[in-house]
Amino acid sequence: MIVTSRVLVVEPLPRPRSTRDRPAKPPLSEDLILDTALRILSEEGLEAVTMRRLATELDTGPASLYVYIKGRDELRNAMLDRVSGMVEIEEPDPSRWREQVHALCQGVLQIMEAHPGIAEVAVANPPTGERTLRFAENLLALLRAGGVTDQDAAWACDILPLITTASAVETAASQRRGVEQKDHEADVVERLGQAFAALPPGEFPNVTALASELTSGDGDMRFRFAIDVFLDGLVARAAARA
Amino acid sequence: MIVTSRVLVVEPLPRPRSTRDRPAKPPLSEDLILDTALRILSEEGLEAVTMRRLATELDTGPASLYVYIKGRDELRNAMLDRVSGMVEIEEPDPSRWREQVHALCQGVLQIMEAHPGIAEVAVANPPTGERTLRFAENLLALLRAGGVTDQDAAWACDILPLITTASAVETAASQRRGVEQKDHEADVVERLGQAFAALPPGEFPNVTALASELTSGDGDMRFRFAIDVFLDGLVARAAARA
DNA sequence: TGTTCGTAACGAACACTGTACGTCACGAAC
DNA sequence: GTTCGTGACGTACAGTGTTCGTTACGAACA
Repeated sequence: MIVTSRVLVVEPLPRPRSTRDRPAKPPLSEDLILDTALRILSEEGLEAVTMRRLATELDTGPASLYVYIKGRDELRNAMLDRVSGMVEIEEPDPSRWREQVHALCQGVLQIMEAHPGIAEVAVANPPTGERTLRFAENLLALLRAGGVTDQDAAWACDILPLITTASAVETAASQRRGVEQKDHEADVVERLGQAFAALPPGEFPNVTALASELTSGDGDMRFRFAIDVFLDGLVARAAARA
Repeated sequence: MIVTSRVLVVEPLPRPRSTRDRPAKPPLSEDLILDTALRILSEEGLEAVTMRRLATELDTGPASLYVYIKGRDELRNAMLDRVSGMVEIEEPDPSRWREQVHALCQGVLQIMEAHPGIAEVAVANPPTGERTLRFAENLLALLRAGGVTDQDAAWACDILPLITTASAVETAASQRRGVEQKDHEADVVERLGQAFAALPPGEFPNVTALASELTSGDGDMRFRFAIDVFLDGLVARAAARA
């Protein structure tokens, strides 16, 4: 009796699972892989999206992924492409072009903040897929509607996403740091301002003088400022040319 | 005789190396570690700077590094601090303030391009060391000399480095990609322009129309453009306020 | 209907990574 | 002359991306 039970417990059953003992595991596919990768990304950040973790989540081994994905870098690029396809296009309305540019860029920013870590991928190798093209087309239409020079609009089409993704990286990093240290964001900013003000005024006259300005405003305000100043520059150049 | 020689050859001498058989290995120190780390960085990029590689280069084991450096992230931050300390400060001359801002930012860009990969560290966690403070002080002085509003100058002090480091990441990435594929840069741009022009004009009227503008100019021109437009925006806002 | 055959999936392994632990030897202080 | 603290180190652990050779399944063919 004892022996029997021991055998039953210790020795694994030869074929214990029929084809139905697990919930009808769906077959692998690039879409399925990307879906789960994006889920992990939005829940736990880019660092959590490893080949092994992804495989475990899909109830398989790492090697199986390489049938559909060339490697980690390609996976990340594919994830980025998916994410950047989520931004909503603005139907150009010349009277509102400025606000529309803001909305477009803020859309990108929000999507990237919802997928922490993906922005780093974007700055490292800016995507050149169809989605990105559609975004560029939209941005160009808005800028031209605002009277921006053709050459300026073309190059701005490069710089505005650059500012946006870089901002996304920073906010993502500060969020990540905010999770680590329990301190409230406001306290950190407060202390930073005091530290600026407490610097030797002889060596740092401007930093000490502008301590409060340097620490004022949250991420959204600063981002809006960045886009705003850039647009101001574009219209100023257009006006000067005319 | 034979036995003797065999013993001599096969058996390693008990203390074969006097203190002089290797070139007087200098003692470890944080400075020495950072120096060699920066050397590896500028020669082979950030990915090559691993704890083990660093230890090997210093003729020691990985564990020895942890006496002076808390970990990889702190190492990277320390490297970034060193690198960002290399930028030359501009003695403010109000009549040349604009060109000085350009020079300052381009200095950062060049330093980062000379240390491929360090820009990624900078965007992820913007440094807050004494060097950075000195840079901010310089930038603030120049902007205020240009008549920029205090609040605008303070926030611009955030955005201008952001644009700069993000640009550095992109150029570093394109350089890295340029090493991989033997193709000349011009050919790639050429093909990209043709691809833009060949898009369906119905869906992409602006991209097709501005195909040549979109692909014109090299990295330096585009970077200068970015800074220029931003400064234009700042002065326009200052003029509007007055 | 029975066999073959292509291929998706897999298990295991390789060459790495960053980091932690316990030990050893050397130099200074008592 | 002995002790003791500390920097350096060997080793090991857990985890990474990636590749190789092998299975097993399902469809196409005889």
